[in-house]
Amino acid sequence: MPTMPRNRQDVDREAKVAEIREAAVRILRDGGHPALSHSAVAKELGLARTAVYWYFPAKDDLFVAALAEVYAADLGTPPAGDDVMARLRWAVERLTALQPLTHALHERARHSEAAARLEAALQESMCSRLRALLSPRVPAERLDRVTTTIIVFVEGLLTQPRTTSDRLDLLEFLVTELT
Amino acid sequence: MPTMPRNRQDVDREAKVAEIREAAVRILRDGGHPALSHSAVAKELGLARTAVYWYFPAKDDLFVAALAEVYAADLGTPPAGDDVMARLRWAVERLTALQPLTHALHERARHSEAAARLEAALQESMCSRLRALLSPRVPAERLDRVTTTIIVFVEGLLTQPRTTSDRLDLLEFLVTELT
DNA sequence: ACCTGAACACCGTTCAAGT
DNA sequence: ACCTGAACACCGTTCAAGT
Repeated sequence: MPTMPRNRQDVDREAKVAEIREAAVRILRDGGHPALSHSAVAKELGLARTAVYWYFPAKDDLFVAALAEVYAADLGTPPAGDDVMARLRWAVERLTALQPLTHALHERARHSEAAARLEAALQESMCSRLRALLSPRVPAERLDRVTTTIIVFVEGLLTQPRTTSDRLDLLEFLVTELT
Repeated sequence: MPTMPRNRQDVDREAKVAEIREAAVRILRDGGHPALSHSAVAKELGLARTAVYWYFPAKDDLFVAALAEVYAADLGTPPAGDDVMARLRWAVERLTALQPLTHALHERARHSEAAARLEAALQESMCSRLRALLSPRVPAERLDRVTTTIIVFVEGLLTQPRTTSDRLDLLEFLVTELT
């Protein structure tokens, strides 16, 4: 959770950071990781190319901050209910749209600590949600492995050039086999 | 299969192409996709930065040609025998080492026809090999889905930051469940 | 503390000019 | 046909200088 701003200066800075982050989000949603640059953000905000470095000292910082926003917006509120397949369908659909960005995150995680942290957080969040959903349906001693297997499978599904219905068929097959 | 060179000129050109490709392979193995550039190759061969464009008119062409070589060398000759888990272990091990490159290929496949073709060829080759290996062990009406499920799962395994033994445990669990 | 503009060493690509 | 060198519009990053 973010620390409370102590004074007016912190408020101003937070506002500026947010403004830059939102611009980065727009660029990222539009043109993906290759389109994101300090220059592109600066252009959107009418700043000098190098001004953005004051708030985000490296491209990875910009990227991770923007992508965290995107994840929160697109994956933050899953639909209600405890229908496992419905929830998985929702997740696969959302993650498919975000796949190039998640892909870029994984690539950057090899070089950037911040990227590695965001990737781990996403992973952890998806795992714990799915585990909660599966726990009434899967015996306790199998729960961890079944959960991980499905998550890994979904990860694999996303990297593949398949139609959505193809993806969902395969996913249903796997879930049926495991539960 | 490559067409026969018709004359001395074609032979010379093929030799030069091969020389450039091998330099690209070295650079790729060493520093991955980010390190590969026409400039880097030219430097290795003592050419002008732009000379390489005569043979490989875009970075994607250079990348795909080099990566195809890498795949052929590293995945071309699987170990003999029909032990499914042994073969899967071998494949996972090899693919893990190549994962950043395969990753970059997938990224480029969105923009480059050549990259998309190489990605599809790799996929097809892995699928057909695994299907052949599984066919004596899996009923015919399940063979396609089981094969695809395992391939997709392996794909997912590779994108994850896991230890090799962790990967193999999960893979063994899945294979046992499905066969 | 925040922002600018110049600078550095790259990148991918194009092109006119040479042999 | 093959290669060079100049050029273009970028990139990420650093830094001295201003307010």
